[in-house]
Amino acid sequence: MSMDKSFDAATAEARIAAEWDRTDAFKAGANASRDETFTVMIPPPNVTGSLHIGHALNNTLQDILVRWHRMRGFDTLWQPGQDHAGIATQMVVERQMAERQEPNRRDIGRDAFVEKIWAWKQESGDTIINQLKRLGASCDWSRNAFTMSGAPGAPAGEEGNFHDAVIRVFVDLYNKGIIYRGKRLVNWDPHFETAISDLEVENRETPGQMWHFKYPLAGGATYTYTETDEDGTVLFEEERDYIAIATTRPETMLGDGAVAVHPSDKRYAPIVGQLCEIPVGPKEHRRLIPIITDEYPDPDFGSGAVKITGAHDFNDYGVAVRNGIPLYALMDSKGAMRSDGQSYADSADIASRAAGGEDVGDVSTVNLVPDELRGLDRFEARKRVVDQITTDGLAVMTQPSDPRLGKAARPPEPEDGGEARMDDLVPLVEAKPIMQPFGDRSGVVIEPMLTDQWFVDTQKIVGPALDAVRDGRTQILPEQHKKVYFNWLENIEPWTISRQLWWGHQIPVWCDDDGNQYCAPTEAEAQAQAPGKTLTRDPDVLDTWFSSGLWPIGTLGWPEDTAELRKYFPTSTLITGFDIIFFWVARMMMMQLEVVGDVPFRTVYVHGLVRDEKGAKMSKSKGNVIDPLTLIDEYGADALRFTLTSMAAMGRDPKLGPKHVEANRNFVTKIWNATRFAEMNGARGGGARPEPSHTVNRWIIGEVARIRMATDEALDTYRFNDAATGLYAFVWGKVCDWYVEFAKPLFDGEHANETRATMGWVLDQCFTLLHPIMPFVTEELWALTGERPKMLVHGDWPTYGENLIDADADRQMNWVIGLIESIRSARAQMGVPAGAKLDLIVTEADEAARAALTANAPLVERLARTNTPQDGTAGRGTIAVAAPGASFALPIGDVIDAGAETQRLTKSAGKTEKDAEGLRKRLANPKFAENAEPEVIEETRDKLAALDDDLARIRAALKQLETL
RNA sequence: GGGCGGUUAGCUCAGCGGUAGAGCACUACGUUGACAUCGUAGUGGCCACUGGUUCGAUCCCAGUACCGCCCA
Repeated sequence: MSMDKSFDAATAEARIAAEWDRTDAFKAGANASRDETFTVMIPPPNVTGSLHIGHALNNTLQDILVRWHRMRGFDTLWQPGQDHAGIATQMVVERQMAERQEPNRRDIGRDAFVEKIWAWKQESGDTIINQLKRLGASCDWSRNAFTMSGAPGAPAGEEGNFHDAVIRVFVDLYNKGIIYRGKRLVNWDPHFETAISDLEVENRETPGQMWHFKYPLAGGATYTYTETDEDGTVLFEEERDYIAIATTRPETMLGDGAVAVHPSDKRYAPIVGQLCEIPVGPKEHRRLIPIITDEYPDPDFGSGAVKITGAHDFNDYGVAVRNGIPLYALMDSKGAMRSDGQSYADSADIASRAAGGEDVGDVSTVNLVPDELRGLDRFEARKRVVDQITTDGLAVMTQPSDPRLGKAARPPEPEDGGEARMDDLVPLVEAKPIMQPFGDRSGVVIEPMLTDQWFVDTQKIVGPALDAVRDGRTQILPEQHKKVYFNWLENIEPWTISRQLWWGHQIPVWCDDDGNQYCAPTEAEAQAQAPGKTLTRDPDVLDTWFSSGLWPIGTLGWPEDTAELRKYFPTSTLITGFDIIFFWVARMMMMQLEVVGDVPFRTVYVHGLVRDEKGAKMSKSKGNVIDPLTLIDEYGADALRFTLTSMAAMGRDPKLGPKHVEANRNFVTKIWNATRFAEMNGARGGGARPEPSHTVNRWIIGEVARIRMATDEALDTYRFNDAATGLYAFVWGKVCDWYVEFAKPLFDGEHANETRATMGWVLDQCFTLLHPIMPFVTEELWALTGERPKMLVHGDWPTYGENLIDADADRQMNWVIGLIESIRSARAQMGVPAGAKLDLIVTEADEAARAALTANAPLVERLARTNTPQDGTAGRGTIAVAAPGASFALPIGDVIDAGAETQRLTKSAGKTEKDAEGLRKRLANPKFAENAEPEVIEETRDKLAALDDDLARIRAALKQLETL
């Protein structure tokens, strides 16, 4: 049988994947030969998702651990599944409906819309699953889970009980008082018209503007505004009838409830407690608000005075709550200025009474948006407000050349007289970068909004999650991420879990007409709590992360007491990216500990973020996204997997370019061809480990043992890159570069049979050890090279070790390799034609050297291109080569350039001498002898002796050269 | 502002107490029983800077500079 010249990944991968599937190779417990379990929960990708490079890394690492354990006989489960991704999925389906010009979701109603989403899921929801299969992910696909399975309206095939788990936990936490409903300021997405959690907000710096406005003091009052330096020296002083405010959001001025200054700020001390006027709105109803003190304002920022709009800013909200300032809502769910509620006149009246200290109660119907602004978009309202204030002359003015104005600022033109006059002043609108919150899904500016939402009181359940990591019940790797975890959990905020969406687990709470809440798993049970009352269910759904927070137990069948739950929980290792430590890992810790009282996983391994070659984050807008499927098409899944693995150094972000993948595709080709060579020489796999007599064969078996130990050690400690690079160096650098070359002459002699057996066995070991990282090509080679009782996916992972290392063989082969390298180097440097065969004269050799040479002469002859070694002396026209315990001379003909040889040897001597000198100095230092470990001293002495020996040989050769 | 990283060959990265490694790129040679998706031999590094600990520091500690990321 003859093999193709290279591995055809495209056709083989599909065939092999189908075979794994057909034989149920990935089923939970497949190939188990011991009791220990190994469980991995996949971080569920969004049902709308498609495979990106981050998934490729994440799932490759999981697959490596899973395949490794499965081959070692653990009872292994890799649990796959998907997340229902509330906003994302609703968005996809709504967009599709719009494209098809179908009625929108409000037209068709909630039930019909949810039905449509299910239909979409049935049709398109398994995209990423199929892509993961192409990567080679060995999940138990028969168990594929979904965070919405079993929800009302779920079609056939979706009848899992994840929904039961979610509802059960909600009811339980509600009854314990951990879940509550409340009016609070939340992040509101005006595009999707829903609350989102703070983690779903992306704060980005964007070019912005900061306006400076004057809030006139009530009744025309004035004060002396004084700025002083640290010593109290007056720098600036003027009479003012206003207080200056800086804001990036002028439209929210309409809802101001106060102006705040820092208690230590002397500039404004004279007017604290007075009222000032909001410089916008109908003149006949200008509102007055109090000037208060609070720790929040930063005296060094802007004017030091801050307007307080409690219903539209998180910081202001805090100030307002502390100081009893009313929270006036200005916008509707779409981010437009409100047009509901009371008239402006009535509203302004109520607000004025509140400013005067009167308790006005609930202000939710108070609408302080003037008539002409009602219904306008918030950004349009901003323009109008700015125009109005500027027209009224209440903007702070400045010179046109003021650098704070940014690029637009121009110095006065020469024709204007070179000097700005008072009437040339322009409004002070600072051009500056500001941090703005954007919805991570919608991309629109998030609006803080005062709404009724459901919250998890995370303070109440965070303790055990902190303890579990502190006492090591769950280990987080690399360690630095522990700090991130602690930092977040120690400062945890209530978690907003309600979403104003239709796709998701609807909140199991019903209200009667009086507003009493009834929480129960079903409507019937709620009704039983409220006999005779008419109940209405809360329309909101739960945050998707609330359900994915139950992933470990939910996928195993909880709340039922299933066999899987008992066997596979707590899970072994979670592999995930640092970007979801908060979203997911911390919440799973809290929820599992609260619900079932145990940690969800023993170890969390956090990998980096795959970046492009230059280290930049991949993003669509930058156009530097690398599609893993394209790489798989071009180079094969194994090459991609191997590349990602070799770059997965703990705590570092892999930087990936196609060049790297190409290099590892070449590695696939390399091992393919080494196998092809073995095949051509009748070296087949499938046999027992041979016990050969030849040094070469004994040596390579020892090297196999070393790499097996190193690979296990690396995987045990999650050093994936060490496992990959170690195997690469072994397979390419030891097996292909040396062992295969050594074997060539052996195939002609008395050791041919044992060499065939050894080579077959060595390659089997390579396939086995590489299989977790490169499953496809190894499975293919496994099938091609022997009669196998099982596929390699169920192959037995080896356990041999030190006992296979033959120290003598090791020493001899290292000596031979060194000699060959020295000869090759000398030849190349002296310009000997590569094809020329030289005589090899042994001028000196001790016993060990002679033994090594005698046993391996054919190898040296072949690889160094020499004739059989002969004893003799170095004559004219030879180059000298030194090896430990031996000296050689190679005649290269009459044309030898003595000068060149002298130069070569002198250079070599110089380098050796320099190295030796360093070691000698170290050994001569009495403190070294006193303090260094004995082994280190011994090692240093040996090294020095070897160098001195080399040096002596090189010098002897130089001397010889002179005398000739 | 708070926290966490990084700075090693031209490029991308390993190493992390005994004077440096890989892949890619580059130079020269080469179709020698599998592999040109290859082989052989080379070139290339004051391991950011300044102090300290140590017999010994790229590695540990402190500070400086620059570059990232996360959270306000």
